[in-house]
Amino acid sequence: MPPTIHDVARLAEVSIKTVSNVLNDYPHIRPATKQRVLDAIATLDYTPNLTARGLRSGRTGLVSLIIPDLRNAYFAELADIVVRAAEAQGLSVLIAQSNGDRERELSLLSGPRMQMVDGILFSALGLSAADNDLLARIRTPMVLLGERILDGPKDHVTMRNVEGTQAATEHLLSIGRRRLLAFGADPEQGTGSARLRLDGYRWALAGAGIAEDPDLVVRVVGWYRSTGAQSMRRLLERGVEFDGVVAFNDLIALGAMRVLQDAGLRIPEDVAVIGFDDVDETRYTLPTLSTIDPGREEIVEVALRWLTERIDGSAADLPPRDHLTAFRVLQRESTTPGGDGS
Amino acid sequence: MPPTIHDVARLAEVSIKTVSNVLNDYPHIRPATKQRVLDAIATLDYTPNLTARGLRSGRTGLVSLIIPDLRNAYFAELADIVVRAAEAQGLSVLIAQSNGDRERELSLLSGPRMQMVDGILFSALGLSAADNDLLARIRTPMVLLGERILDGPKDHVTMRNVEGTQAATEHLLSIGRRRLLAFGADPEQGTGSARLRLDGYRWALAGAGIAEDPDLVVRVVGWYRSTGAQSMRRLLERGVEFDGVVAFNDLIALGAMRVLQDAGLRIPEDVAVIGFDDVDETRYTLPTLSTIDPGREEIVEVALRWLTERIDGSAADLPPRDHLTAFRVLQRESTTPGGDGS
DNA sequence: ATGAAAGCGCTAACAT
DNA sequence: ATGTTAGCGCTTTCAT
Repeated sequence: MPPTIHDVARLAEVSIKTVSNVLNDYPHIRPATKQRVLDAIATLDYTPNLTARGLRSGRTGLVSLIIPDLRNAYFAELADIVVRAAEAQGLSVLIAQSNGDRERELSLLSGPRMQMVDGILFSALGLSAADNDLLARIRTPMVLLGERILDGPKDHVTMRNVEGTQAATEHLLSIGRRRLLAFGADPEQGTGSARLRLDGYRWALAGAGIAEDPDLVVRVVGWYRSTGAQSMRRLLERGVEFDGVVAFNDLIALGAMRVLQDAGLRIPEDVAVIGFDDVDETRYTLPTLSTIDPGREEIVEVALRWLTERIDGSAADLPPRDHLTAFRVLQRESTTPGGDGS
Repeated sequence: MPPTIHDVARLAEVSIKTVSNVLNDYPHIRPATKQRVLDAIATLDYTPNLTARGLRSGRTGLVSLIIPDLRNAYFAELADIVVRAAEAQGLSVLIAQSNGDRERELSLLSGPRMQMVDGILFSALGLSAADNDLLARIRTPMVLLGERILDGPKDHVTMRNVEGTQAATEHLLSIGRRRLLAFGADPEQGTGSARLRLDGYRWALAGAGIAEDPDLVVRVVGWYRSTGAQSMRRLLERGVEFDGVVAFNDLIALGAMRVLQDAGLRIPEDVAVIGFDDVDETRYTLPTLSTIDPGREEIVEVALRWLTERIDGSAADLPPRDHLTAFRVLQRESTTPGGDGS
């Protein structure tokens, strides 16, 4: 049995209240008393029982991060940042994976575990705006990430999908490409990143006075390396001509690049490629991948700040807030014709 | 305020004991009573308070996974598997990042948060066998992962580093390569994966009757894509000749491949490359990377099983156990001369 | 088969 | 400046 506050109190010859005061550094304690308590804590190797503290105070110091899955580098890197930022505030992060499945998201949100955390960072993929009532009913403070749910009943932080993709498209236009693939579109999707990024692509084309060619709007089901490769393979078989790829995320860009190169096409000479996300590995592929840095650090910083504000009540009666992070176009080799060694 | 067990009891007109019995499906309850309780739970939308349950029962249903960081795909994929496997058992996973820093590992292990979890999966990187006493003193059930600590005071699960690297090396020898880089060595390291994998490399050479050339043992500090690229760049500048690379993990293999290709060397024609870890992306690089599948699923399966055995006491008086998983050599394009389209 | 009551370790009124 | 005490929501003897 680990020592409790009572053991410390007995050894230091004070009441448990005093020990508790020392623990929560309550200001008015006589230095000598404090020292005695500290000594007792040290000799007993006492550690406060966070479960008990949580029960009593209603705060566990736990935050839940719900994401589709960690195999996706985007979410792994997001989780990395969340864990770091949370730890800096003395919070620990519980990670739950939804696989993007609506049922699973629902059961996670309503499960007993959510009662145990002070707040939730929820990157929805299965739920949609249709589930807003349900979300509104959840008492645990929550901040939404991503674009599945835009005008939900909770604070929301995400990246500038439209403007980012628009800038990516404009970047390809600026280096003289004209037949640009919207790679990763999902025409059926009325919302979500696929929709928004397609909008950005269209805005850019419209701005340049280029008519949209439906052949160039390419569907990719599930944004993985494998599906990107698959869609690109099919596209090449169909013989569609293009000189630039606006990929809606880095993974499908990478999968597509692989297939393009296999087919003997040079990047960027024959086809320029730009991705979205600025996943770590885009700096080391051959060629390195131009991409959009969506401002992940900023997403986490704002989301966590807002979450703690909701937890401590300092933002209690504010209506749901919305934040879009700043993005940057990162030009790398995949869109730099005549570049160095590639 | 969420409803408590008392609210349920009142509504169902039973005592809290009965509600508790239903919750923990205690067998001897009259069906009618049980139904009334279930109805009350449903109408109140009651969810048990896990913190209270944890305080009372001494079990929180939480498991902590301590890893260096999630940016490393190996650990992200490991975490993914751990989260899945834990959820299947009703456990939730708390993720803590150590950055491989000894001090940080120590403070995590001795911090109050560890009091809150039922068990710890600890992938040590900073601690070493010298810290065994310290580890022995930790009461929370724990399973060690990885090879920093081999004969520690806790159950230990890891991959066959030596045999795996030996097999990787033999694979390169089998396709006729003779001047093989031990890429990722750290001669100063007396233990850890770098050491073990170097041993495997040596065994294979010895088995083939090839003398070791010190020039071919290449140090890589920190196993990241960037450091792999860096080390390879320096090596090429020095003009060392080689026709095969036994990379001690996939990331440095990928970084090195990039540099090799930049330098105009063909893979595998000029240089064959094999990695270690079977990280997801090795299937989509150009060329695809041959590697060693270390049996991650098995690592997690055994580690979690042993951990729960320690938690529930069913392995209470067993001495520390050890498990090495089965590995597989995955031959892909980077070691397949005259292969298909690359 | 169900109820009464103690208590897990802690915080926070309320006292002094 | 420090002590006393109630009680957070639950599980668990011990009764009945």
